[in-house]
Amino acid sequence: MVREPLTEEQIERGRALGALLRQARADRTMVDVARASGISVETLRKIEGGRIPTPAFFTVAAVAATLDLSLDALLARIDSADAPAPVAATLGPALLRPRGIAV
Amino acid sequence: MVREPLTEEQIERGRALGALLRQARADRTMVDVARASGISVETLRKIEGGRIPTPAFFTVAAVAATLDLSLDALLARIDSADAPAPVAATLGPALLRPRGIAV
DNA sequence: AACTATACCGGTATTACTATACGACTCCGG
DNA sequence: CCGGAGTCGTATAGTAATACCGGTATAGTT
Repeated sequence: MVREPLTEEQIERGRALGALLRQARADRTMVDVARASGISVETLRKIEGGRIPTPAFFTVAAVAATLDLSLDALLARIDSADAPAPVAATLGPALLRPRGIAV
Repeated sequence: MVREPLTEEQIERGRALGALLRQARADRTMVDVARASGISVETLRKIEGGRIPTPAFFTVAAVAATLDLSLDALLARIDSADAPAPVAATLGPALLRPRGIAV
């Protein structure tokens, strides 16, 4: 097999991501959010419904930006089970992960 | 056409993302980072080289976590061409807390 | 009631792309 | 010489993103 099918864990992770985006959309329409994010309504609907377990990075980023969400906060919520804070890196301070994560 | 080919902009965006990840890896080996991120070396190399313009969300997230990077900061740097960081955003929080634990 | 418009859901179909493995090649430090 | 790291090309199963069709439900209109 060249590429392994997604594990149940990854699928569940996708469902969690979709649920968070759905919740953040609140009472805005799918059409509105999809247009503002530059993606099709079909794609947004599939992501929210968890039918796309591992969407593209910039797709998620666009939706998150439209909904005013932090990607770091989204991730923290998704794997809130095990998320040990790693040691800081040696790059610029701007690229370091924020310590206090809040949505 | 069912799905439009990627635009030159999207490709350039992918190159920018890869360059940032490459820079953040510094002197760590690809093998090390790839293993720590749970992806193959081939994939990491392609992402760093910008040959995967729109990688999966969780793939980028895993690498960023390994390198101790903030996804929000990554995005901000990628779109820094036409979206410079707002003054208010960089001024307020920066005064309140040290951005990272510099090593 | 019947018609219209909007929004959400489900399935199907199709192209573009990701993630991976394999092999060969270069470079560099022991 | 040899082993590890990185590069490059080829190949392929699996997935993402999109469009289209129909169906349901709700709300406004005539």
